[in-house]
Amino acid sequence: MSVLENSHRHRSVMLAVIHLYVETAEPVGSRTLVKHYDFDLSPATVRNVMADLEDEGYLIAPHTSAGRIPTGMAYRYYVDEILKARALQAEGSQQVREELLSYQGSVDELARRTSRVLSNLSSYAGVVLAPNRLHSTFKKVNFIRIKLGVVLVILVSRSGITENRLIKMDQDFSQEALENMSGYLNDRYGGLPLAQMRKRLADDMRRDKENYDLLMNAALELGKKMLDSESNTDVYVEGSSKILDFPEFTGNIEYMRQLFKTFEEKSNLVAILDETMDAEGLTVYIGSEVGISGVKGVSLVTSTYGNGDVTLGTVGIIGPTRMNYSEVIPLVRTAASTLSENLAKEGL
Amino acid sequence: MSVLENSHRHRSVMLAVIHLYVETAEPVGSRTLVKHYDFDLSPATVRNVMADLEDEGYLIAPHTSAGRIPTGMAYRYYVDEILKARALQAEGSQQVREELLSYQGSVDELARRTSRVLSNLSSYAGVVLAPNRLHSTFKKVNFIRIKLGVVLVILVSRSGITENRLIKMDQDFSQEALENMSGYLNDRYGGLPLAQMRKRLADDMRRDKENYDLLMNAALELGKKMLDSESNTDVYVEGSSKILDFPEFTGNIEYMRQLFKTFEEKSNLVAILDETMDAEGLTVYIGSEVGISGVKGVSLVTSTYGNGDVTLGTVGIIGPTRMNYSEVIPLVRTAASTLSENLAKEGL
DNA sequence: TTTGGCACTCGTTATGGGAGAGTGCCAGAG
DNA sequence: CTCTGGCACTCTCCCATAACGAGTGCCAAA
Repeated sequence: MSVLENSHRHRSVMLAVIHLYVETAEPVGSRTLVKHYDFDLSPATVRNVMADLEDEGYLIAPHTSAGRIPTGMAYRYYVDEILKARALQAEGSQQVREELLSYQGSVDELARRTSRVLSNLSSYAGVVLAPNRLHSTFKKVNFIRIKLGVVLVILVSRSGITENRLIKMDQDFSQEALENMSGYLNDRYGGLPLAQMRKRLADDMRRDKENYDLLMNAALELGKKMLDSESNTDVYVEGSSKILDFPEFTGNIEYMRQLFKTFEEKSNLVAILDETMDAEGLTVYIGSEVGISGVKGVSLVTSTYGNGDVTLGTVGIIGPTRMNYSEVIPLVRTAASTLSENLAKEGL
Repeated sequence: MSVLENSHRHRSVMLAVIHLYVETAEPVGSRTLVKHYDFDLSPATVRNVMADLEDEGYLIAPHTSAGRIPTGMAYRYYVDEILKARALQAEGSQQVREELLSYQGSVDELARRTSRVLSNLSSYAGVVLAPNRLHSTFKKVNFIRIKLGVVLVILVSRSGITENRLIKMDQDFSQEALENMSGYLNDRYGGLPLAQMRKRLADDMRRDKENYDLLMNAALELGKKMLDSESNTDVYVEGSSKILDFPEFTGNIEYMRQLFKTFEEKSNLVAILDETMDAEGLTVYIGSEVGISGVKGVSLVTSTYGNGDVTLGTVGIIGPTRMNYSEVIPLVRTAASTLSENLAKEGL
């Protein structure tokens, strides 16, 4: 059990260090601390307290004669406190709501916009994992013959999400035949969640293996191909260039490079955001807890959004470990709930 | 008229300086120059030559006792020479062809892929301005009723490019009515280039102003809305993080920031790429010729692609001014022609 | 238990030579 | 007239050294 449990003084000193360091990005010393916050204590006393905190692993001194900076442990404690309190309300929250509720349009544009709003209000990078289409409801499909053996598939979900793919077929079908096929699929599976549709479709194919009707068989085949396309989990990152503004990175080109590679590559990002999907609600990864190899010194605040029953995706903010959690957390929370609301309205 | 016209010696010294500087990114001195290239000249003579070149504005010395680096004028001369010669063939060209010809799929994915291939083979950033949809041929449109007063419009061109938009209408139409409307538009305008379709549509609306048929009027209205949507010129930038690898930027965080802001913002990028569309073929912007405010020290090599008659878009590479033009230029050229070829094959 | 004092540690900044690279110019050789 | 070797000069870069300042740890006194 840590000294923080018992000593109110230790606790408030540590919080003060965090505050100041978040503001200045520079190690804070005992003298500076008492100057900015009026503990009725002398620097010497504060020094002793800070030494205790260092012993327990909450603070660390870059070198003997510098001040101290918070460790991941300290941020973790701080964030957990915040989350317990739950009384946070950022000024930006109202803006988030307005921006996101007012928007009516395609889901991917909504995701991009959310990402941008989060970035602008936090001045960190905003990130959104778009709704997994497997949870959307199948409305209809259109097949359009492009040329010999190539069919354009347009998949429409109830909320107006669309997905287009060109699919090659061994056999060539006339546009008319294709329309029969799509009609068949629409009648048979309309209104089902895509995930369920996929399962049924597989069942039906097995059952009808030696089917009388060649055309319907092909329709099932085409439907399967359409649903088996790579899961298409899109990540939208906006405001990544804001990272360049933080002093902790200007000295560390290497960190910066790794970070930008990650933003560009996206597969790493998807991996970690997928992970957050399991933990419903708000998650905070601090420093090394963000498990992307090579990326250091950043934190990630995320929250899942969805329609109550299912988790559809994740919104979040990526910034330096020294980020303003008490502002960022409510922003992310508001974004997630507003997004859920907006999607619910659309009937997704 | 410059001294380069007359003196073969001046010319070859300058080219040598460019070569060496492109390799090393460090000012080139007279001694180093004779060591690497065997002119049968002493450093002293080379010094005189270099002094001449400096007088004429081709070289510049960062300070008295450093070597010299090429100016924009020098690169301009060099590039013009290359373009005149036309004998360039990069090793990467074959790879570009293979990568791009083998791909069959949606146009936006093709654009992204092209951008990535260019980036990987050049180790600079690749950029592609996707085909302007106004030049594609209208195949058909689908209207799908999403909810009260909201219609999903799916526009399909002959090559399988699709575009989706949610459009709000004052009036609510049944799915059946919408299908009539789309059938009407498909019959009437199918096979026209979008630009032409747009014009005709405007004409038809004027003529039929007080139309007998409410539904067809609404169809025209909807068609207009669909075509009037913002021109949707998409830019794909890949490999922007490679910029971080170049020494000339690591010292200049400010340049880097501006550059990344530009990559993120994209509107500036669209502006300059649009400009290149006017000049058919290959264009090279060197240093300050890239007219993006705040962005310095970079060059842009672009080429338009199209189907012979019309220019559809632009591909290019962005890198430091000190880029390897003799490799980059043929890469861009090959990418453009291969892209044209691929699109022609698709019948765009 | 708190506080003031003091010695000590270290990073940061200024100072001041070299060392090295490169230049410009001049006078002499070809 | 052109080229070249030589030489003085000018910078930047890189050390080492020293002074400074911020901050610490610890101790003894309040």
